[in-house]
Amino acid sequence: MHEVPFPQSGPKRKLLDVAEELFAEKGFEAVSVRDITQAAKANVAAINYHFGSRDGLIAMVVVRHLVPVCEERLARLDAVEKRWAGKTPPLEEIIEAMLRPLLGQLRKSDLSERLFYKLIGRIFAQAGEGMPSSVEGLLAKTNDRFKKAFGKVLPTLSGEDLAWRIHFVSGGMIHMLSNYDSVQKLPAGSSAASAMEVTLGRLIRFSAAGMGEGMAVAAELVESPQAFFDF
Amino acid sequence: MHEVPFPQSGPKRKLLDVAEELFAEKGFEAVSVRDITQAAKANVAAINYHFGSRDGLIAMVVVRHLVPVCEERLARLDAVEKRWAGKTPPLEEIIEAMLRPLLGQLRKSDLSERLFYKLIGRIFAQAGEGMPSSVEGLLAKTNDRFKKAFGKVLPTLSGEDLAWRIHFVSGGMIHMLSNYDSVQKLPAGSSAASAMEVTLGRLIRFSAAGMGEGMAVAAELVESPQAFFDF
DNA sequence: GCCAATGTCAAACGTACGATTCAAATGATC
DNA sequence: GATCATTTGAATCGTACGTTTGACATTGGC
Repeated sequence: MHEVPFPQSGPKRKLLDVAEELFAEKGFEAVSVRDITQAAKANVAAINYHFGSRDGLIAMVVVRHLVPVCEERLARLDAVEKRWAGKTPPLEEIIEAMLRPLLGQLRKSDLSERLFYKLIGRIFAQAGEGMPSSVEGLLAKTNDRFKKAFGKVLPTLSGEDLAWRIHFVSGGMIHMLSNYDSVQKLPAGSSAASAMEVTLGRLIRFSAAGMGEGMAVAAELVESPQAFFDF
Repeated sequence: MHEVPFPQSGPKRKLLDVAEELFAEKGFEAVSVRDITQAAKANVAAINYHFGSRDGLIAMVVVRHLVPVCEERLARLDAVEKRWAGKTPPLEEIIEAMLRPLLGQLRKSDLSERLFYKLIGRIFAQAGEGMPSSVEGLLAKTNDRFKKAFGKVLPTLSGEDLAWRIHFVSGGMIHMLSNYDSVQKLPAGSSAASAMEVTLGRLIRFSAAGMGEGMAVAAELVESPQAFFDF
C-alpha cells in the first residue's frame, strides 16, 4: 500500500506533535528522546521504532513544515507573476510571497503561535545542516525561483548583489522569528497573530526598500551565478 | 594583585584559543571538554581547573569578543556624532558604526577569517542566552545607545518601528556571518577580508535603505553616497 | 632546603544519552 | 478463533559527557 507521508493520528503523530513543541521551546539539541517519549506518554523505544532514530524524527519534524512552506512560496510567486503578466510586479509582493508562507502554517499545527515562530526560526536558522537531500533540493529550487523573479524587477543588479540582498531579507525574517517573543511587547488586547501581521508588514517594507536600493550600481568584478544556497 | 582579565600566554590562553576555534567550526554545543583538551594537548581536568566549568570557558570565549565589539561600536558611534555635531549624520555611518566592529577583531584573534565570522555569528545568534549579566548589560546599553542615535535621524518613526528596523539589520548581519562560507564563492585571487568588505558595503546600503524607508530622505544623504567605501 | 602555592596528570565518578533487546500485547485477516 | 505482522513495555546495553579526586610535579619566596 501507499504510505501516508505524515500520519494524521495515532501515537506516531502524537510523537511528532510533542517533539515539535519541545524542539520549538528548547531547541533541537536540548531535547532528548526521553524528554519526548515521556511527554508523549510513550515508551523510550517508540521513537527509534517509528522514526528509525532521533535524527529521523527531527528530519520528519522539519520536513513536515518546510515542504508546505516552500510549496506555498512558489505558488504565491506564480500567482503574483500571473496577476502582473507582462508588467513588473512591485517588490513588496514578491517579498510577501517569500515571507508570508512562514506564518501561514498556523492552522495545520497545534502549536501556539509563539512556539511555532520559534520552531520555524530554528528550522531556517540551521537549514542545510543535515537535511535530507530532497529538502535541500526543494530549498535550492525555491531560492532560485525567487532570485529570478527579483532579477526581472531589478535588472541592473548583478547576480551577486541579488543573492546577497535576498540573503539579508532571509536574515531579517529568521532573526525576527527566532527572537520574536523576547522583542515583541504585546499591547494588551491584541492577538499574537495580528501583532505578527504588523511586524511582517514592517519587514516587508524594510526589505523592499533594501532590495530596491540604488539600482545604478557599478558592474561587479566577476559574476558567480547559481551555486548558491539560501532559503 | 590585579588579575589580568584575559591571559596573554600559557596553557590557559591556549585552551581559550583552541576552544574558540572548535566552537566556531562546530558550534558551542557540539564541542566537548574532551575535544578541547585533546586539541590543546592538555588534561581533561584543565578546563575545570582554569575556568571552573565548561560554561565558564564558553562565557570567557564569548566575553573576550563581545566586550571589545560593543566598546568599539560605542566609540565609533561617538565619533560619528561628534563629526556631525549638530547636524544629522547619514544613516550609513551609524549603521557602519554598528556593524563594522563585528569584522574588526581579526588582528586580535588567531582565527582565520572564515572561522571568526562563524564564531561571531554564533555568539550573536544566541546573545542573551546564558550570558553573564554584565555582558547582557553591555549589550542592552549598546543597543539603547544606537536606538537613540537612529531616533534622532528618523524622528518620525515610532519606538517600535525603530526597534524592529534595527532588529532586521542585526538579523541580516548575523545571517551573513553565520552562513558566510556557504554563500560566498570567493573569486580567485581576492582575500576573504576584502570580499567581506564588499559584502559589508552591500549590507550597509541595504540596511540604510530599509532603515530610512518611508522617510522623506534629505538631500544630504545623496550628496556623498560612496563616502564610506574608502577601503 | 623548605614549603606553600600553583599547575598538571591519570583515573575514576555519576549521570544522561541514543539505541537495542525481547517478551507481552494488540489488531487485523482469514 | 487461530495466525501473524505490528506495536507496546520494561529493562538494559555501551558510550560519551562534565566533573571530581588525589597523587605528583613545578615554581618562587624565605
